[in-house]
Amino acid sequence: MPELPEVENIRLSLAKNIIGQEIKEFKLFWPDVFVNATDLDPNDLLIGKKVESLGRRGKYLFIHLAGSVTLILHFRMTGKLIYYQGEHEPEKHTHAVFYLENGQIHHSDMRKFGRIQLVETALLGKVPAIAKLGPEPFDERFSIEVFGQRLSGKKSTIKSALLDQETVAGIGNIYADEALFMAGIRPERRTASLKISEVILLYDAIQGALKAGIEAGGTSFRDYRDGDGNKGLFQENLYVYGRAGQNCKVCGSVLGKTKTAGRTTVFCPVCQI
DNA sequence: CCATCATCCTGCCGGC
DNA sequence: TGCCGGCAGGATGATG
Repeated sequence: MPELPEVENIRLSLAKNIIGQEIKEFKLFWPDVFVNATDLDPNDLLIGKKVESLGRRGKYLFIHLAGSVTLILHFRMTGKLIYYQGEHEPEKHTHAVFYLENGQIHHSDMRKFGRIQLVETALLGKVPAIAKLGPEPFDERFSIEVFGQRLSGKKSTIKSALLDQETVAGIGNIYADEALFMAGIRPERRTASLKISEVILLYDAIQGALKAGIEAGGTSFRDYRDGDGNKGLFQENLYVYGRAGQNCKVCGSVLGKTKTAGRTTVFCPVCQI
């Protein structure tokens, strides 16, 4: 499921192929995927527009078009956005295709949870889901102090706090479990119970896990592909996610599994306190 | 404020 | 072999 590292890899892999190209045609195969806030025909706003740049905020991908219009994409679980040089036939779960000068961008999503939205670029920050997002994990303004401040007063479990996009943007179930393992903290711990030393460990673990994920090309546990259709490699480096019942890579203990914050959660009963 | 649950959706897997 | 129930989960909104 695309979390920050995966969306960042989609952004980077697409950018090198589509920036500067003009949208010639747009086809929608499953209309529900498109959330049109303006009530205008997407075609009127997309055709003839050039791709200017690609951005990202948390797990949201932005495709900025000339003419001050931006496409917002969220991939949820199984969403994909792949660029094909030249022609490419739509596949079973292809919901939208952007036809460019030299190729096509195919949006597909087996589970149909992902959405595409079109907004005026100037209003991007006003979109509720975007406006609510917490700081970017690698923004210099996201300091250890800021992190501690955002955690303070929370009565939820620390896993729930990490999954909450208002705490920090971009963490999902995979990187939440990985960061908590790296920090040696049990997912079901109450946020308020964390010592300052643990908050610092967790801060470093969040950045460490996300950075490692980005550099490995993301986690292709099952469905994830980047904008070139390639898999990532981080699934080979996971400490806990998807490894319940297997041995901890650090201490050899059998990894435990719980349901925390409504999500499957894997942890090491020895390494995490 | 927080937790839990239903909703959306389809492929996969284990059990029988 | 084939059917079926359960599971996977990000964001949102309802409910307790």
